Amino acid sequence: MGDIVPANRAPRPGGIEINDLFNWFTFAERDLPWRAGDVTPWQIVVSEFMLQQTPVTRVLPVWPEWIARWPTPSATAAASQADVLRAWGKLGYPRRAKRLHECAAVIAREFADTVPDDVDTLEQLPGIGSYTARAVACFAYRKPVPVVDTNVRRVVARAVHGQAEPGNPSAKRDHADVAALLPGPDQAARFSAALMELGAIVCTARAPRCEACPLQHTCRWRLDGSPPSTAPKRPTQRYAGTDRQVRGRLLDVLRDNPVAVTRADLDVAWTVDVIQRERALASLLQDGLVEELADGRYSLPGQDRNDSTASR
DNA sequence: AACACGTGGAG
DNA sequence: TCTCCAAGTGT
Repeated sequence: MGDIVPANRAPRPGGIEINDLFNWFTFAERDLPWRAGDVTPWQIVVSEFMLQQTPVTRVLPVWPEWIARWPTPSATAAASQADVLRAWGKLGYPRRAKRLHECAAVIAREFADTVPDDVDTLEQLPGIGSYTARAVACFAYRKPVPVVDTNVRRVVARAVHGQAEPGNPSAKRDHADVAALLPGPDQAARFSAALMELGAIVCTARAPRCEACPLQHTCRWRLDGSPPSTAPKRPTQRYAGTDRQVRGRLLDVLRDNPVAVTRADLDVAWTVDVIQRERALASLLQDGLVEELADGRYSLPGQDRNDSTASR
């Protein structure tokens, strides 16, 4: 309810005033579909998979269609890998789609189609790591656990520690940092959602909008004059020409073709470096994202095979 | 611990 | 154009 902090008390540097944060969140919160009241824990799991390393704007059009098509773990598990990979589309990191599919199968088979609610069990599931396990426990089941993603790490680094950027991820330290800030159990989920939201739309990595920040009067970094990062910037690897790009091109061909394709069809997708193309294809086969048929053609795993042979 | 793993929008 | 980076996970 009311602010219990005396009005004449000076703001405490390095603190996060929960009233300031909540007041801001009340009007600033984005109306994201996976935050609606009738969204199930599984559907929240799907959103978390899609949001791993992927901007909200790219997930926005995909999630609703996915949920409408496969609303439960068992429905998802019943789909073919090919259908799942196609529905994933260009979200990136297709291994996530495969793991989501596997995760659905485990939950359907071993957990009676019900998403587990505790962090330790969640972390054992395919594709669910430290962040996603806590996000699901918190946002789907309202468990008061620290939820630490890149946004939270950045907000804490600045507001609490006065650092422009978070240091290297350390699960132990990161969780302790946030656990120390967590309000009572009934407010923990809202607190984490607000902290993530703040990092996503105000306390951004590139150009933070400190004038619009509800924490500007207590943010230690801001109070210290927003000192630049002292961390040495490691050389960034270019994407163009990497195996990742080649894998993406090969998968593009397979996604776009409703029937299995020939080796020649794949070969034209990347001609600049044959060795690299071979390596990329081998890794896709290894990852189970591509399947080689008995006749030497290739397709997404589990794809319907009665195609070109039937037309002969 | 460091690195691989997609994609595309923003500045 | 080119760099940065977006709700991480697995090895």
